[in-house]
Amino acid sequence: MTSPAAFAATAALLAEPPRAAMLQALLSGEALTAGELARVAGIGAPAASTHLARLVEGGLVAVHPQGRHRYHRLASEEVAAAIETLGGLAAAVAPPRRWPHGEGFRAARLCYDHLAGRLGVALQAGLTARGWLAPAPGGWAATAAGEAGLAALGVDLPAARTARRFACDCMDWSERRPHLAGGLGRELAACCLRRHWVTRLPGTREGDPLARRRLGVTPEGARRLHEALGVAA
Amino acid sequence: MTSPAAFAATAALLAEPPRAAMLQALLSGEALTAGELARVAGIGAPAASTHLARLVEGGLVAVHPQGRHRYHRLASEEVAAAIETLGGLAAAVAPPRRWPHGEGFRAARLCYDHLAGRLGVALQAGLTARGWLAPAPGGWAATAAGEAGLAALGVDLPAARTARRFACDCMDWSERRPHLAGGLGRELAACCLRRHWVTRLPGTREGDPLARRRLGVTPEGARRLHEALGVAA
DNA sequence: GCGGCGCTTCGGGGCGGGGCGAAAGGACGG
DNA sequence: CCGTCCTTTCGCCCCGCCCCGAAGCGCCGC
Repeated sequence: MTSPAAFAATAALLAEPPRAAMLQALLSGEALTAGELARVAGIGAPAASTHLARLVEGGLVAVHPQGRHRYHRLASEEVAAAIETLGGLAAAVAPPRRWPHGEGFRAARLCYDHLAGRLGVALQAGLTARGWLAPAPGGWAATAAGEAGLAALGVDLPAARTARRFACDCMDWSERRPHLAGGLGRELAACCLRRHWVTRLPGTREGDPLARRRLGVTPEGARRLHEALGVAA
Repeated sequence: MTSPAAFAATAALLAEPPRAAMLQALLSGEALTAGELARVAGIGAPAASTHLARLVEGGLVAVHPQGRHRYHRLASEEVAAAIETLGGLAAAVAPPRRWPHGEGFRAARLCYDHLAGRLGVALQAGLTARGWLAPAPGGWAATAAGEAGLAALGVDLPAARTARRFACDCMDWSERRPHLAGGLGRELAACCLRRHWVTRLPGTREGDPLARRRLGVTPEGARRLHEALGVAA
């Protein structure tokens, strides 16, 4: 926790509709250009540039220049967790008539770079129930059985270890239970996408910053995840 | 998750230093009067009144008039969770030189109405490791062993059941692991305070909104919690 | 019932910040 | 090497809101 001034400064970065729209769009884990984010936010390019500069300055967004494009990503999973939690609070305070994109948004979605929704919570529960993860300072460590099992699934464990945190919890606002984040969360999601166990669902509207996050579980994925981790459909 | 406009409106309520100071003070779980909150925020009574009206209007704070005083509390544990998470992000983005109030703040503190810090995380881990809690939709349920064990500790289970959620996780930003919230979290904290297993530590400065949240574990408390739940000192 | 206290409402000043249009960097492609 | 495209910087206007001082309202205690 920090001083009220630092707290308020960080909150202020989230407190403008255009910035909120940009951050919600970046919660899909994709790296988007300034122009795409301007369209998502519904503002002109100059205003978007100013907002993005502020988000980068504040440490919420990282930028990767590539040619004449500048790709923007969320700076860390802490940022994603804060956006998710605050989104849950906003939904509790001012409930939308229907969940955006229907029930699917709660079933399976991306939270920055890892899996969330009922799928993400079930994965986390399955991993711990099978004894593949053990509590460790600052998060979770993989047991011997976990290393073997995850490798058999096709998860890139060396890549997962390169992350700042190997595995930690991230609160799922729709399920109110933790799901798995950290390097292992990222590689697990990458593995599921690579093997087409889960797929990105097409966005409905261009202007909707949440559209890019929806996921669907394929029949193959449902079967494999049930076999390996007891994840129910 | 909600529209960017609703998200930003909620974030804006947190985005002013006076309101942030008030909310951080209310995170102690105490109900404070408008005048006390004005002093905490370092502003005059008129400005404080305006801010509080806005927080109440936004659903973040609840007010209980009593005579000529108006006591304010956080409206729900969702609000507390969002403030905690956002505080963790602010700390990650702009790290304070030292943790406020030293190491004690991470060891044990109140998060609205339940226990947080290493103590809170250890309690949650102990409860699940002993099989006293089982996953349930929207949080946790108590097993038969859990009901017996908690009652033996002196936890008021009927009171815990009156809450909207019996037991659910709340992310601990300093430990990056979940601790127990919901009605059971509240009654567990109340039990520990009532039996003097943990005590409120005196605040250092009047103006510091975080001072009221620090807790200390008594020798008696350390012994009982270690016996019952394996909580290490 | 009357003064005192806590809190809120009202009016006015000031500042920060968002938005756009126009113009200026860079980078790619022909 | 020059047009085109993406992005940023600059200048300007304006809206919103934060703050304080003064005044109004309600509750308590004498």
